[in-house]
Amino acid sequence: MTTPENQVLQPPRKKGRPLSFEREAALHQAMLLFWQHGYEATSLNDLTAALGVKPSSIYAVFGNKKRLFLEAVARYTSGPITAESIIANAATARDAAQGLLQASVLGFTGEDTPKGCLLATSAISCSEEAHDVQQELATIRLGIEARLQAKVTADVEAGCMPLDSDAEALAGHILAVIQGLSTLARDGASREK
Amino acid sequence: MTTPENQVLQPPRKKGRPLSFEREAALHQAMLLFWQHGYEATSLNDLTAALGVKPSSIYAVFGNKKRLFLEAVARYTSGPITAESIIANAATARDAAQGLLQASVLGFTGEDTPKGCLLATSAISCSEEAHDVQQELATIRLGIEARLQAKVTADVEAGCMPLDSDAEALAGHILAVIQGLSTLARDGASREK
DNA sequence: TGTAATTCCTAGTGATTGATAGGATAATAG
DNA sequence: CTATTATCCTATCAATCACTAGGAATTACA
Repeated sequence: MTTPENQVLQPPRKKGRPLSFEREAALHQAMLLFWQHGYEATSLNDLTAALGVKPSSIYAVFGNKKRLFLEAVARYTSGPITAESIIANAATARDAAQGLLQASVLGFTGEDTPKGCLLATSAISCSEEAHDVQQELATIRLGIEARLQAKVTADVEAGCMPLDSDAEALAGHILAVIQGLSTLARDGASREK
Repeated sequence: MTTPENQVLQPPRKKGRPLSFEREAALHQAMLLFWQHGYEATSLNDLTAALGVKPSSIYAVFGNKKRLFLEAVARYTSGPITAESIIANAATARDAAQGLLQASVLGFTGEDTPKGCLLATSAISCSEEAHDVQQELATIRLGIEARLQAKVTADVEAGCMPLDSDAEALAGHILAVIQGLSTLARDGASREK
């Protein structure tokens, strides 16, 4: 370490030219773009136009397009209410499922945000080079499904649900419905259901 | 009309050089490609390689990529068993819904065909130039939904279902589940549900 | 003021996209 | 056989893709 030891930790002033844009605000804009158009359909040109940031700066700050997208996904899945918190705070598996569905409907049909689900929107387009991106998205989905599945089995053991409940099938069904809700929202469905 | 009138209608022999490939077979291969990778992710290069047909011939026979895709969709939706036939032949709306779901599961997890649904796979990727393609796919989905919805209302009027059934919500729910099943199948789910 | 560090902007990289131009090839018609 | 018609192949088009090189601009430290 050649840097001086007694350094202020709060604002770690750097030496060179300062960033001309707010990283968080730019990331938020990028998330909205990916949310609306999906991963592959969002070009660097779209990003530079919407963020007001030239390509070279994007690469200096976020690495490349894939990393920017994954950061946007992380921002998307880590809001005030997450799938994990809904499942964790629900009294029963039934409440968890209902909460997930309700939160999905609200999130997919918001007025100030794009329709549908960022994960679902980007999950499908399937060129070979984006295969690893899809696998990361699938991992997120399967993680939520596993959490819900665990909740169901816990309820069954506690006697709150019929013994013959198929936890795997139930959790899969809920996730399938959520996935479908995203497409319906993008088709223009309102908050009817 | 300058052509002679007494012409054989079965093999309408044309004058110039004959087609070097079977149009139907090529269309089938194209459908499989679109089914697997989606509309935008399937490039002309992929098509020429899989079909064994040079680009110029594709354009001469099918017009352009969009028209080829729409023809593939038409082939996909007009098989021996269609959504319309399932709904039409079902005794009740419940049977129709169950039939649709069962046919979807079978169709999405076939061994000899790509996983998931061609319509669902190509429905999401959202670049601006493919917007009209998506709208055509949405129209197909909404058509199936309307047909199922009509079946439900007919059943309600016939007294086969509770009077307070919300036909719109029910039909939408079934379509949402089908849409979600496609994603699950692509994630690798088996025929469990 | 001078130097090092960091970011910004301009311009451009090679690769791939969907789509085409023009001549060679192959069939029928007369 | 010649003329006509239609398809085939080669080579290529302009546009767009994600990405980057090189120098100017702006800051902190000496």
